[in-house]
Amino acid sequence: MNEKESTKDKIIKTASRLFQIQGYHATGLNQIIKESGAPKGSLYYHFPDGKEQLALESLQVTAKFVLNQIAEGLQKSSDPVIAIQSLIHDMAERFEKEGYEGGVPVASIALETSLISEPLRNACQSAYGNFQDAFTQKLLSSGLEEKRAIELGIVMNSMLEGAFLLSFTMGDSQPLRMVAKQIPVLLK
Amino acid sequence: MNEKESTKDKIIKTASRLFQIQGYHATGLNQIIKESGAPKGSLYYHFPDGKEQLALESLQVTAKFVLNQIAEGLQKSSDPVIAIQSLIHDMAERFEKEGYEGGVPVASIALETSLISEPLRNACQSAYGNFQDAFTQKLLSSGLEEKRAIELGIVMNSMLEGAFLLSFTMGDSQPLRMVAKQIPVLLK
DNA sequence: GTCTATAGGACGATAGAC
DNA sequence: GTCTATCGTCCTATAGAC
Repeated sequence: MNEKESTKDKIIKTASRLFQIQGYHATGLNQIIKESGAPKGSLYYHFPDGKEQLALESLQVTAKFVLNQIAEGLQKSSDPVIAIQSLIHDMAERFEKEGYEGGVPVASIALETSLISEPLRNACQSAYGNFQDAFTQKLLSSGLEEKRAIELGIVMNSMLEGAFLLSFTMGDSQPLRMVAKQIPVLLK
Repeated sequence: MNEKESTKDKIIKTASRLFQIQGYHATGLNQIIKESGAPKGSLYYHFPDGKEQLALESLQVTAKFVLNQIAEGLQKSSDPVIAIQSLIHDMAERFEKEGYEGGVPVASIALETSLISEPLRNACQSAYGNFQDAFTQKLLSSGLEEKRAIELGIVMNSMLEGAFLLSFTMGDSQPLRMVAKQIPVLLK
């Protein structure tokens, strides 16, 4: 049906990448326009509310991508310990390959915009809530009691985000690797 | 000896606070000058390398403060489980009281500057390394084997940072509380 | 050491022709 | 839908009087 959305999609794709790597304030609309090859006039046609709206839609695309990655990784084994470990190892591997090119999804936007934009804050909260739910669902399906599954979903999410942040900053996938190693202890 | 550093100290104190709450790019030198009450001319007198140098020294102050908080918290009990739990609970409590006013120490600067400034990246790495070491030392002193103490130091640091980031974004101290709750499982 | 004024550039956003 | 020109604002940084 919508085959002609390529311009808007191109802008969002470029914006998603730049926002994640550079952050919200360091990424200018001019840079997005330049790198996406789209005309500046069309930016405000597709995103009449400007930078905030563009960041919002870009963040939603990023969050959907990450959620999908988590969900797919968790499907690889019925055993939640193995599934979560393999998910984190996959991320560590991708980090080792891509280096800094992925930034830290959601976190960079969350820290910069949570206090200045309600729509963006809500989108970040929703993204993290979805990540957390994916872990909780996996734990529930393996027979864990509900209260404990929710608690551990929160903890898994915290560990993953923290390890990602530290791996990024230290330039070393060790935090991700070490966190993965503790999953059996935590879930046993 | 140095009783006349009050102007420079005032600038650093204000800058530390603003950088942590708003981030690097969203915080202007004009705002720092205005809120600190210091004259703009003196900013470039005390920090000839400009914003980067100011952010560097501010980050070091913040990192020292956080490290001190961690070290003090860990001293409260010889049992590392109790000590780490009480440390995280203290942070959760402070978060519940202060709300967003503390930002997420180090992380906000780390995400925004690690890719654009080597001195700032190094300072962030050093800060995280020190946090991690504090945990590792505590675990070593309680008789844990060295390799495992180092691994768990990395994991503790990741969990704490991740939980802090999530608590900040979600506006809820639950991630910190839940992470604290898992410490006995992880260290037993 | 302090203060003011200002340079010089980037930014987000808009207007209006096409 | 696209494109260009431009406005007003903010930024970092500097120059030079005091």
